[in-house]
Amino acid sequence: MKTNKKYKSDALAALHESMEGLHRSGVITKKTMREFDRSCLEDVPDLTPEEIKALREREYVSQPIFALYLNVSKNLVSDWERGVKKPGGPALRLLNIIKKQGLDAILSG
Amino acid sequence: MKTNKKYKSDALAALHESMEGLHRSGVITKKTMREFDRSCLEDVPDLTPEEIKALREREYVSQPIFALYLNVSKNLVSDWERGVKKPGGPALRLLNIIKKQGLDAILSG
DNA sequence: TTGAAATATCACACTTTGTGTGATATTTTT
DNA sequence: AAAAATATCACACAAAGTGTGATATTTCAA
Repeated sequence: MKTNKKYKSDALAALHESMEGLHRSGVITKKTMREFDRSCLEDVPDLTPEEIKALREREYVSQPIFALYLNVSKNLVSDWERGVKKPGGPALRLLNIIKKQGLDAILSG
Repeated sequence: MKTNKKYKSDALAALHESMEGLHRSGVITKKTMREFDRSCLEDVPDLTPEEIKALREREYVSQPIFALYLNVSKNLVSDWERGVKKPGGPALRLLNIIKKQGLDAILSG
């Protein structure tokens, strides 16, 4: 099913919103809220150069356009795909968002 | 209305998907696709230290948790909010996604 | 109210991501 | 065949981002 594919993340997003509501209503403590987030957000998996290139091609965009989405220079995308440089913290998070939710998740203009 | 608030970005996302479909069917050229993306993605607005802090507090999370979402160190978030350092390309993109779509847009575990 | 735990501010040395320019090669379009 | 878009490659450089560790402040539970 198509809906099942995104079920897990949708459920988590809904849960997080519920937690916020509970916290604002004073039903749960900040600490509980914190620990909930921590358990949800842990690891941001690394991506190999090949995976990055495959990800970009899956979305049918060129390196310059991919760079535009990520707000980095086009040369950096090239470097990632050839293994010359590795995406840092925020870039890795973006790439994983794209991997799981698609490029459209970034379309917010 | 609640739906109107997100209308613009939702419409863009839907449009982008349609464009992809049209391109795969050979109806439109790659060039048209490229120019479409370029026009959608242009500027990623800067955020002042105050805006970053306000954004984080709007989402009811601490600096360490916010850092977890962005996949950066907690000290860096502190530096951003005090104006000691400024978020770079990918981090800025993430912050703007959070600003427009909320922290949940990043929840993908 | 006392004390522990979570947060936030600050310093500092260090790494390397990310930028910018410019050149060349390859591919894609017209 | 020419033109335009892409992709690979080489540098020098700025500054983003890391990690440790210390201190102050706030928050919360006992």
